[in-house]
Amino acid sequence: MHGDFLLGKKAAVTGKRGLLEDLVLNERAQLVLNSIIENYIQSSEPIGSRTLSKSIGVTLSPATIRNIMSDLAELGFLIQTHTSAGRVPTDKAYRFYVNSLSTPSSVPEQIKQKITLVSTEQGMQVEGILAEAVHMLADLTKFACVVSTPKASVSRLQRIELIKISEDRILVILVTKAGVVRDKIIFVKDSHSQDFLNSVASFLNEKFKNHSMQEIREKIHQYLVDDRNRYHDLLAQAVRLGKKAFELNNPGEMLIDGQMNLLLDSHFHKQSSVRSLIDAFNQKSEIMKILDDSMRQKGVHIFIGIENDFEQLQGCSLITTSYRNNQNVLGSIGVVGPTSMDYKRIISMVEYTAKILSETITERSYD
Amino acid sequence: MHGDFLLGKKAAVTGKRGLLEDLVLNERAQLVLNSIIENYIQSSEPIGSRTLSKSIGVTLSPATIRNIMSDLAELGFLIQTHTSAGRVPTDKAYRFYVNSLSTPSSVPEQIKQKITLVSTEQGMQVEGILAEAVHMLADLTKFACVVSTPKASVSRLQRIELIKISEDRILVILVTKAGVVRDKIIFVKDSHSQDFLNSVASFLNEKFKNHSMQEIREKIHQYLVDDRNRYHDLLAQAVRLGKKAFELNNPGEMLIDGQMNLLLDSHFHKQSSVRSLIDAFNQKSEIMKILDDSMRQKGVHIFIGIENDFEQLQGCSLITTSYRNNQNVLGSIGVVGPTSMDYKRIISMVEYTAKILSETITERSYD
DNA sequence: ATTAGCACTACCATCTAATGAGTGCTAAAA
DNA sequence: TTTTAGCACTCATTAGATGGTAGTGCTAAT
Repeated sequence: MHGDFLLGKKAAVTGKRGLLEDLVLNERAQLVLNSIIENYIQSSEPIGSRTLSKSIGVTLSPATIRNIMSDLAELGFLIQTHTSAGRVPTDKAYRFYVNSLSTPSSVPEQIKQKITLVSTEQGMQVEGILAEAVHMLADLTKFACVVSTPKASVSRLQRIELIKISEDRILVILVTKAGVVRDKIIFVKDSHSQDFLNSVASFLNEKFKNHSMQEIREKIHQYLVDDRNRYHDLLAQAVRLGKKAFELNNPGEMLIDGQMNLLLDSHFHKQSSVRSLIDAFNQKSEIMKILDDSMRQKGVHIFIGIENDFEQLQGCSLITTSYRNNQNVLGSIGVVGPTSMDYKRIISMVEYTAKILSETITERSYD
Repeated sequence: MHGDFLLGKKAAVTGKRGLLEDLVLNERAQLVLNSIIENYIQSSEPIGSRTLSKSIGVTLSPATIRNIMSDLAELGFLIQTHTSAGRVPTDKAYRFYVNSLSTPSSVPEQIKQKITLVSTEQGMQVEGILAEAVHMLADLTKFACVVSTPKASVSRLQRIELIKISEDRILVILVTKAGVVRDKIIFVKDSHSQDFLNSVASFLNEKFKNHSMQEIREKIHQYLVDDRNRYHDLLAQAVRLGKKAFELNNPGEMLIDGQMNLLLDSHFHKQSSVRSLIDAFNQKSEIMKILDDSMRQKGVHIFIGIENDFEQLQGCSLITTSYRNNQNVLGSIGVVGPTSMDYKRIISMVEYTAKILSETITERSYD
């Protein structure tokens, strides 16, 4: 095979071809590939050998470059939109490119100054801070951005309040250590006085403060399976109410901003049907899944085109990372853009925004 | 002037031409105009005399219709995009058309079944219900939809809670009768014990329950200007905290859904720059103003193109109406679409959705 | 191993001509 | 007087045709 010449020693020796991680291109091939990618990211026009020969640092004739490009194409890094067009990087190429980005480029001071959250001054809650962060990121990157709100289940209880609304309805307010306030109405069969609810609340507070919602739910379950007759009436009632109160199946919200940016983006308009993207955003759940996954592991996560499990997202790339407070990872924030996005720039922005967001939320947290 | 022939008796006699409300077209002219409008709403293609001659009920030759169209154009109801193109209704024409819609067409049973809010079953709060309503409306109309959240100032206090977060921060939770829960952090100089905060809260609850936020603010102001020395320490503190707590300048949020629908809409893509629309949505404040205004008066409000004060909205039409609970008008819900929207259909949908929304929220309210 | 040269390909912008839907005007018909 | 038929005209849209351009692959020379 022709392309074999491009393989660097490591690959040539071990013969581990095909496994992208282990694939090593020789220096010049890599230079050409990176050059094509960076050019394409800039112009979003197919890159030809002539153009490249000029813009590239080293002096290489178009013909030489053509040979290299031909081989790169054979290896699946480049494709042509039509016979006599320049070449365009494939998802595989972007993956290679991204993997080769060693030093995460730092955010320019100028941009850094723009990445600040003012909501904190206004006594806003976590939800508001997230909204501001995602808005800012969308504004900066000119792509669509998403952020997942803190999961109730992992965060720890700061306080619970029970407020009587009517004979059969109680308003439950949960405040978590992360500073999230959640509320929900629960229905009860027997009417309770507000005083009674107050004692129940203070019982629950005393018992469960600083425990995670998950733990609390388990403990309550324990109480219930244990012989319930052992508890006197108030306790039994409290546990029963608590069960309902903590059932708060906070579905895990997601905030989206800047969807419109995608529609205006030139890279995008050319290729994939924007239609499917819109569906993806409306469906939320799939994007949520990705954000959730990205909470589990540290660092920046990059999903390029075809790498996305979710079909409608296979025309674009996602860059996500998690944000946290002192104690816990709370959620993820990310950017959705064309596969031909400026990865360096966007990665650093996502990273930096998440950092600022984490700091802001930590300040807010009730620890 | 040629067009005079079209004027009906009323206008001819009173001579009140130009005032749109008083302008009456003769029967045939009106038929033609309505026909053009309805055709255009369907096809979003300029309508020619020949086409119309076929589609219209009455037998009128293209030539006759041409004459009528020519006069309607002279009166400002129609314009041509270019010399040899068919005619397109102006904003003035839509206004005339909308005004002539006497019986609000009822929503088809089939659609009615789709307009239901399920969020109520999940113990969701007002915010969630609104989000669902606006999402549903956007889905149904295929346009962008907006809804304003209840203003804190008009709604009445159900309960206030003060929760100590740290030495200098207190979490304030306000529950209004309408079922809205708002929270905010306030900063204090001196540390207070939670017990103390509890007494303050119960004082405030006792004193101000069922009063509107506006009233409460005024009363607190009164307390403060009255010689404060007359109050013992707890009271003074309570009032001072209360002042901060009720300062909650709930900016009046607005939820948007279905912006993307506009970009996909064929009517839209042709004409105005979508760009300005996006700006309009990002700026929120102007649309908020319109929604606020529409709360003040009953019924459905229709703003057609140029009638909008806000320039960036002059390429489209807004249809809004208010929603309420038992006691108060709470906010507005509306649709933003092209001026060539199907007014009959959309109006009825907005109306019906608002009705369902009002019913749902009334159920939820704490009265 | 690299490069120059050449034939070839396909897109793209421009031009032309033909088509067709539409108008306005005028004169005839109702 | 109102309506209609007929005709000349306008202009957008479409289909071909054309030259230019940016690109390729291949081969032979360096």
